[in-house]
Amino acid sequence: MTKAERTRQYIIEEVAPIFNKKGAYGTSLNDITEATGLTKGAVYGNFKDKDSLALACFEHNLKFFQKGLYKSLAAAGDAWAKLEKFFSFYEDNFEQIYNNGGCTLMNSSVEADDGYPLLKERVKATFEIWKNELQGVILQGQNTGQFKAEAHASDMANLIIAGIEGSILLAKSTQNTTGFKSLLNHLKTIVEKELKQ
Amino acid sequence: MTKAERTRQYIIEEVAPIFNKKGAYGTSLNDITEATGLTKGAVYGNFKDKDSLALACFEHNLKFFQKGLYKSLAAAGDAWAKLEKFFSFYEDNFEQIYNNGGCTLMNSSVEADDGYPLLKERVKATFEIWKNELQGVILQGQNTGQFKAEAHASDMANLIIAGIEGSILLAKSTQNTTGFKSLLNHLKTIVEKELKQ
DNA sequence: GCAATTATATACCAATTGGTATATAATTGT
DNA sequence: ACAATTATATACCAATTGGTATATAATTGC
Repeated sequence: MTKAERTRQYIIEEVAPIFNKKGAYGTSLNDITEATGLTKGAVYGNFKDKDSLALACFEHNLKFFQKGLYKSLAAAGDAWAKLEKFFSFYEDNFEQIYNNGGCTLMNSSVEADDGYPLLKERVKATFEIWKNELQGVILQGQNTGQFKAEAHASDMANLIIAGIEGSILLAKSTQNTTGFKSLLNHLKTIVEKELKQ
Repeated sequence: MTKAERTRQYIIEEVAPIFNKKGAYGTSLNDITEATGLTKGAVYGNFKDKDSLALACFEHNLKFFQKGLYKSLAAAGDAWAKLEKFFSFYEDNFEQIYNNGGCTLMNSSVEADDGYPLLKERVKATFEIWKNELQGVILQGQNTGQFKAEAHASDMANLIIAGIEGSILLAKSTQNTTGFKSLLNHLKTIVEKELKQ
């Protein structure tokens, strides 16, 4: 890893949480140089413009969630074990998500709603990928006979994502950490009831 | 209604949807004067500063949802009828919510996350009021024997709010209107199963 | 219909915005 | 260790930001 690559990575790591909290376009270059201790020259030597830094930070912030998703999907055991691991990821890492400014996907979606079509498209694609991954696990569970055949896999995947996102929003807005955990468990129980034979 | 009051109201009505889409602090004074066809003088004659305009627009945007909430709670019939009306409100008005930039509470929560403590506090309080209203209806249903006594009213209220918010976020992010309706119906079925005797 | 008041427009302000040209410093391969 | 390259700092830029003092126009109550 060259010096330049390290600096680039350093900038991303320092700036990503700020972007997630204040929004990429609510964060000024001054905020960025202050947080990194670098100058504009250094920043613009490593990134074409603020937009490309924003995108890099978005990907960085997302990586955390993606790791959680793919780790749970790759977990040992049957389909339900994988879904349980997925719920556990959010339960185990809620404090970190909370302190990092919440779900990047939600934040970016709200910010990009108007005016940032590139980011908006990335958010949309990511949501769809996550949904398809979850849906795949549910279908797998149905194929092995663990899950009810009459369950609607696509709907269930959407329900899980919406439920988790909504729970994060509510917890962040009301600053209620314990509320999140019970909400998440409630959701898990519902999904279990609807899916497991 | 005096001329000044009408102008003030006019500004709010023109600016509120823009604030909901682009964010109050992502919208410039130029955007505001352009949208209203008025000058800065007129705007600042009617509002102390951008902040107070932002707050007024927030309240205006919220009014739409508050009307829906209180109308359903005041609906004729038992507790379940009220909850059904609440769900119907979102189903019937989704297009409008969608075109207006989504849920104001969600948007403001994300934007205010860092740096706007006043707005943040307003968001928190509003979420809590909504939760208490829903919780009240559920308790009422339990008192009349329509709802299961063992249901946890507070949890259920949170689940409904989180579910609806999550559904709006998902629908907006993936630009999937029909997905919202089926998600909402799924949520309603779940709530019905958990509550009704 | 006129004076007092209120609303709106204009012209300006300092501060901040994202971005760049250029200078200097550090790192690299040989 | 030295030249070539690459990374960083500095000083600047035009444009835009939110905001205000003042001038003018429109409303209002009498």
